[in-house]
Order: sequence, then C-alpha cells, then structure tokens
Amino acid sequence: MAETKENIIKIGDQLIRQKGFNAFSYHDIAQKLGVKNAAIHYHFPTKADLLIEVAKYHIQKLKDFEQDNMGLSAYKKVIAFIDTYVKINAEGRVCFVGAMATDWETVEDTVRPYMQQMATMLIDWLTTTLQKGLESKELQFKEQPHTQALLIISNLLAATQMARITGDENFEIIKNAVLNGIKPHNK
Amino acid sequence: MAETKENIIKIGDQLIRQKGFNAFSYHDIAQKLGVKNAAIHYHFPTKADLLIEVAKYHIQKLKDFEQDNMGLSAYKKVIAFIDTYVKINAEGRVCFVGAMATDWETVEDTVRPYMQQMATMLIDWLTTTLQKGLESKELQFKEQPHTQALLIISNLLAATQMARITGDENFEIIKNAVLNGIKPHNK
DNA sequence: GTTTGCACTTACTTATTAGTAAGTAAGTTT
DNA sequence: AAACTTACTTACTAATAAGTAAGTGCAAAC
Repeated sequence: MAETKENIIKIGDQLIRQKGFNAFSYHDIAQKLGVKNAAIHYHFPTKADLLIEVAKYHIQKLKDFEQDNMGLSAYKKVIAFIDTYVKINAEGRVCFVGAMATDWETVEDTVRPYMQQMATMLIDWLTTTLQKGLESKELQFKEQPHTQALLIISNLLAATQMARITGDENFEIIKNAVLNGIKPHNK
Repeated sequence: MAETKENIIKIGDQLIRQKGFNAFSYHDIAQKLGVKNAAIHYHFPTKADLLIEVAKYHIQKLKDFEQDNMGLSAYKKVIAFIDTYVKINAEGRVCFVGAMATDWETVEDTVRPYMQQMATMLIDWLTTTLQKGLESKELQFKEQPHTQALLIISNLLAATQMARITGDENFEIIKNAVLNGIKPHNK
C-alpha cells in the first residue's frame, strides 16, 4: 500500500507547518506512525526528498481546491480561500509558504522550484479569481488584480504567523479587513 | 569589553533572520567571531538565553527607531517604517517577528513574552502613527488605525518572506500598494 | 513450491549539537 | 604583591541527527 508513504507526507507537512523544517526529525514522524526511523528513509532517502513530495502534495491540494470551487462565484471562491487560512490558524499551524520562507536559505536547490511553483499557482489563481470578480462587479477594489492578490495572500499568510505571537484576535481583524477590502461599497 | 557580547547578539539576530532559530548553532557564531564554541556559552549559557537578548535587542532598536523619527510627520514616519523592511529585504533576510513565528512552537516559554512585547510595541507604534496621520488629514484610509496597522505590518512581514520564494518584484508591488493604501486621494 | 519484490526492522556509523568543567592569561582591585 | 575578575580556551560528555547496510517476514508471481 501507498498508505504509509502518504501518511509520512501528511505528518511531515504538519510538522513543517507546526515547528519548521529544521525542528523535526525522521524519528518524530516514525514515532507518530508507529514505525522505525529507517522506514521513513526507505520511502524518502533524504529529508530533501520528503520536502519535495510535501511541496508536490501542496501543489496537488491547490489543484483540488481550484477544481472543487470551480463553479462558485468569485466572492464565494475568495471566502473558501480565506477559510483555508482560518482552518490553518485553528490548528495552530502556519501556511506552507510562510513556514518554508523562514527555512528557505537552509533547503537544497532541488526543492526550491516546487515551492516556487506552488506559490506562483496560489498567486495566479487568486489573481484570476479577483479579475473575474471585478469584471462581474461582484468584487470591488482599487489595485490591479495581481496586486490585490499579493496583498490578500500576504495578509493571510502573516495573520496566521502573527496570531501565534499576539493572539487570535489579530487574525480575526485581518481576516475581516481582507474581506472588507474587496466588497462592493453598495452592499 | 561588552563588544563580544554585543556582537554575538547581532550575529545571532542575523542568523535567526537568515536561516531560522533552529538552523544555526553556537559554532556558526563562534566561527564568525573567530572565537571558540564555549566562549558563546560563557556569555549566553543556553540558546534560550541568547534568544531573549536578541528579542531585547529588537525592543531597544524599536525604541531607538521611535525616538529617531519622533519629529517627523506621520507620512514620513510610515516611509521610514517601510524603509526598514526594504533594508531587511535587500539583505536577503526576513523580519524577526516573521522568522520567530515559524519557530514559535519550538522555543521555551521564557522567551515568548519578550517577542510578544516586541510585536505589540510594533503594532502600537504604527497604530498611533496612523491615527495621528488620519487626524491631521496627512493620511487617508477606511479601516480603523489599529486594523490598518495590522494590515500594513502583515503585508510587509509577508512581503519579505514571499520575496525569497517568488522574487523581489512582488516585494516592490506590495510595498507600493501599502503606501498607496494610506495616501490621500487628492494628491 | 520456489523465487522475487515490497515494506519494513535491527543495528550500526558519522556528524553535529548543546552544554559543561577545568584551566589560563591578562588585566583590575585591594 | 596577592587576590580576584573577566574573557576566554582546551577538552570533554551526552544526546540527537541523518543516513546506511544487512537482514526478515510476507504476499504475490512464476
């Protein structure tokens, strides 16, 4: 079964977003799975190998998200997007991009393109979504869609990080302001 | 002399913001200073001790910043604030709050209050600055000053992180949009 | 029914880490 | 001049890390 492999990726992802890439060991994963250290190395020889698969896992999750919300209105798509960060925050974790940004200088060159691809996909999807919302007058904002997408992503990314330090209230405030920043004024 | 102690704090700070707290060792600092491992332990017995001093160093730097820009207009204060992030980005680093957010779950309880104090001071200073800018009509924005401060900080914090992954252009875009978001419309 | 491949375990190596204990050389105080 | 302090070095320990090599049990293929 590919179940163990899948579980290793999921646990690795959780640990990265909870403690950072350099603060967990294969032993941590092995313990959570009830297997031995070497079993993790069997599936992912090096930590860089695992990290690449975690990045690919996020790319796939993003594709699934796009697919799942395909039929929704631009507004509801943005709501769904914000909700993913609400979930991340509720779990006491941070987002993958934010976590890996700190560790960026310590990871091997081979893994970086996957993270770049993931971040780019995120920005592109939100840019397109905002663009369509603007055209349909469902959404309203002054900046260019690409700029607004960057602002929203950076707000939510940092909100989960700041929530850890200064508390959940600030996450809520940022979240509401993000939504407020794209709502048409007449409604 | 307190020079070595001071240097250890500065190098520690740089390493935290370049690689993350869990990715550097006392050996790294010792090497950069041309001393031995144990010399660092002499000044800071544990890594948590050093981290507390790094946090205090940032609190002091923030106080100095407030003092240095006291006489400036609200607009120029915000420009000065943004410039600190421009510098951070140019150095290829991230901000202390952003770096430590990722490592939050791995640091000892004793260091957290110092980070919380630093983050709170940052938010409070910007909130007050925005408030005054609003009153004097030098600045213009829709959200409450506290909310706007959170948005600006989260934008800049995340911008330095995203710049690592997706490039400096996105930092520039976010930076300009932040400024644009508080400028009076008639100018 | 023997072989092959998969998913591991056992048992290890090597490197790095935080941290300590004891010693030392150069000043500083008394 | 003797005692003390400061800022280290030398030389460690103990723990944990990533990674590997060889072996094992088991299910499926031939």
